[in-house]
Amino acid sequence: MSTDQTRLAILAAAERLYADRGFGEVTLRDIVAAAEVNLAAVNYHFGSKEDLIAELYVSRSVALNRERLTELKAAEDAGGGRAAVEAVIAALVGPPLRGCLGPDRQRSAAARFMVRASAESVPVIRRIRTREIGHLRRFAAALRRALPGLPEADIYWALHFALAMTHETINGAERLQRLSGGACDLDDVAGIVARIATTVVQALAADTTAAAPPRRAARPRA
Amino acid sequence: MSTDQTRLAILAAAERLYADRGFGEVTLRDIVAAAEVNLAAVNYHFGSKEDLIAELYVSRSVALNRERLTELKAAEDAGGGRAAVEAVIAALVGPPLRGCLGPDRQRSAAARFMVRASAESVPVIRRIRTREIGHLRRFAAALRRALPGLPEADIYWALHFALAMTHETINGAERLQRLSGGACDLDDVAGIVARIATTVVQALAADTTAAAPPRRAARPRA
DNA sequence: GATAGTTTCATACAGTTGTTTGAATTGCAA
DNA sequence: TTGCAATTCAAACAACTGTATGAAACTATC
Repeated sequence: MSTDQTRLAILAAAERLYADRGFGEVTLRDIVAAAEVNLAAVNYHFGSKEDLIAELYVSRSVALNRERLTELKAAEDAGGGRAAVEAVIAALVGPPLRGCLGPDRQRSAAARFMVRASAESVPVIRRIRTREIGHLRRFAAALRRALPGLPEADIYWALHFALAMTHETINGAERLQRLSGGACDLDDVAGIVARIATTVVQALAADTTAAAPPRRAARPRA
Repeated sequence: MSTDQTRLAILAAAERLYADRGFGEVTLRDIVAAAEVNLAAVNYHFGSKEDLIAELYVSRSVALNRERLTELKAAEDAGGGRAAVEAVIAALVGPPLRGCLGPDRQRSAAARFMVRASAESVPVIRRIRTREIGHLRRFAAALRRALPGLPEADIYWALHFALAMTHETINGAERLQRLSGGACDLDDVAGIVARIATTVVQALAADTTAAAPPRRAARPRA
């Protein structure tokens, strides 16, 4: 078996297991069993368990950020360099939501892995996670262009809340479904993205109503 | 040392350590060291590590829910049996936020423990957590009274988002502070509660006004 | 102050964890 | 083929995990 095959098999198995069970409930032996490779392969190819997690997180983080920025760029280009607030938020929350939810159950392990990494406290990941800040500043700038004059704090609260709703929706999807007795449709991903975007827009609009009248956006519903 | 003293010392130490480091990074030996009791005391008094966590979670969960319901009841009584949406949300998110944030750094370990328990995937807690649903139904009913005619799904999405913003604000307080360069004041707890409540209210308001003109909001696509 | 019932303690236990080792196997260039 | 490096493998390693044991220390009752 070629080197890359083993490496990729380990990465894929680790990603899936961590996404499914969480970091605390997965051992190296679980991973190598799922990847069908020898136990020593992990240390041979990655050095240590921590290094494996780090490489996994970095690579998936890069991919997610690229996806988000591509969508943001498209929205800005379509709007002549300035994207609407809804579009900025949708670019931020769309990729993870589409990757984790949806009816076709083709839910990507990568997206679920990233959300787990956001929620659980793993020292290695916590150490790396600082980079995310730089990435979010790009979205802060987009919001600043969309709503000139908005206080800086409101911009960051908006991004923060958007991510909050996204993560909790993914992690707590089952609870929400049970709580609502099925009234909340977790398969309508586009609707969820729109709902989160609208919520953020409304909050920001309410903030600026000090001078201007509130603008109301319709929310698409099934 | 009396029995209760040892029990309470263990519970307090476990709560603080789990709140500080997360469930995956704390061993029984860490706990008994912090509590200054013998290793065997945990199994003697609680039966097992799982039982300790379960008892800890249940007791703190009961206390948190009581605090929330007291606040909700007070708001309903003040409003003649019907509380405003802001008050309902404030009763839901106020207790954990006040317990976890604030300038006096008198942040309670109990509140942080509960938020950790919400975020991380611990089998024991996951098993118990079903009760929370019954508790949330009480708040759903309060929202229903506050906004008659609101679709059921919207009620549950509102509660879900309120909890989402609360948890992420507590868990990601440090990141938000760094991201915003200090622009977001994490010490102004009352302001945060109000911000979350306002966000939910605005989102719900947008929903009812949009009921008349059913148009689709623009969804950004590449 | 002897007795019986709790509670503490040092210690050991069996199982699991991540990691290492050195020999076997493979892949590939000369 | 031969030779050599890269990779795989079974096995063992030390460290750590939660748990159990039995003797010691304590507490309260008679």
